Amino acid sequence: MPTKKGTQASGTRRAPASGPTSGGRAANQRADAQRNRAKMLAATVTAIRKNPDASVADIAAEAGVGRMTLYGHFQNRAELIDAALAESIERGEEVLREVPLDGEATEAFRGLVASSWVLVDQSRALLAAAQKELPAARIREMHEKAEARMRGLLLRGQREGAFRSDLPVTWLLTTTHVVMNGAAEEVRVGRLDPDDAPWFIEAILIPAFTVTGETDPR
Amino acid sequence: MPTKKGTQASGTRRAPASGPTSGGRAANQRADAQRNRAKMLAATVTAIRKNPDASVADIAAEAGVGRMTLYGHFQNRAELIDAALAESIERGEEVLREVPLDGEATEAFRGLVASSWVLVDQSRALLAAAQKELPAARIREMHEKAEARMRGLLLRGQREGAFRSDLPVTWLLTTTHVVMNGAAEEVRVGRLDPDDAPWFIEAILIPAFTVTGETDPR
DNA sequence: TACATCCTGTACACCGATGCACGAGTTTTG
DNA sequence: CAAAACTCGTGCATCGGTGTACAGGATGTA
Repeated sequence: MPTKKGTQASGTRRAPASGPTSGGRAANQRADAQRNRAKMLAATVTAIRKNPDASVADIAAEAGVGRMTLYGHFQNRAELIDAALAESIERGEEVLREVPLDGEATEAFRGLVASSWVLVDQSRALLAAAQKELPAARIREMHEKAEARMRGLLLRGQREGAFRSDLPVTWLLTTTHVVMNGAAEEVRVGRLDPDDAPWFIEAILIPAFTVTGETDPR
Repeated sequence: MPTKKGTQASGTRRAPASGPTSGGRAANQRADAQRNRAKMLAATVTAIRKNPDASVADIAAEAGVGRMTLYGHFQNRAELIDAALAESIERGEEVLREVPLDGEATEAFRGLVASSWVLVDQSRALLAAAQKELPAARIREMHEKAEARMRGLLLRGQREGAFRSDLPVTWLLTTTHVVMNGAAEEVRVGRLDPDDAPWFIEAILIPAFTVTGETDPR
């Protein structure tokens, strides 16, 4: 007769973080379990950074943990990605929350971009992976807050005349995104120094968003 | 006794387009075979546009052709992608070649971007697929001409004072790329009208590349 | 017409990734 | 200390994609 049976069976459903969003913390969770969970989340980011389509095995290895241990915390690959991205974004929010948004719009924008770019650089690979694993809605949901903040700032800038109004905010927003991502990519391939990146980004965006002459309305 | 044997075996190495770049045209190639080859190449583009990681079976289906027929023309998935991308780029070159590059740099840039953007929009999905299937060197090789053209124009613009010189050409170049790609993506998700795209792109790039005041040299 | 060329499907071997089952060991926690 | 919680590995079933083998039917070309 086996000493214990189904330990894993019941344990598998550990981390009953019901909705994948926030954790409902399993009342009794051992300390090292939490550590491991954190390790895996971190490993997910770094592993995917190295290899955009890393397998679950790769990630587990990166975390220095057995593959099955990982499955003890997350039911499937998708749930793992989801959790990793959620945590990554949450961590980003903590930073972004501190950025002062009042005062001169251009200046605030500069600050927000500087802070955002680092975060983008860190988790853009993960984001890409998530896009082919999670429903688009879920991803948008997670970015909601960050996106709203940027959009709000852009909008205010337009109203105050700091930013041009002949283009929709949407376009300013995606432009900001793509330029930051482009910089991240350039850093990755070694064509750009990470420290210079924020400056390069501003050097493009500020002039682009700040009208001087009239811009040929077709 | 089989009537014919190894028909395919010898036929498999058909399309001996030695170097995958240009075709050395197998002396005797039946007309419908060429048509089919073209169909498959076209199907590769459209299939991958729909689903970034379409299988060989998917592509064959899209081309209205048996999977094995496809393997009769291309040994690997990689070779298929390579051929499709090469053809796509070659077709693009034919267009780009016609764009006048002399005269006012800003104006030439405007024209080049307008022509390029359409091409980017058409084959960016394929490009993405190629990036995880082909060696990076091969891809750069294929883009060589197009990239050189754009870089040359940018450089001339800088020398003539039309474009700002406080940023490396490299950065201007990647900025151009990412903004075009961003526009393509926006079109894809329906947030941007394809006809407006070129204008939106210029609206960002021209002011960004054309210095008016001094740009705070750090 | 006659033959080389091409298309077709089916069937199969192979590979890598996912996820489950089991049966231990090992560490925390009370 | 002892039970509960957790880790770990091996093995296995499954699935989807790739590429090969074979064998006959269809079609273009000379």
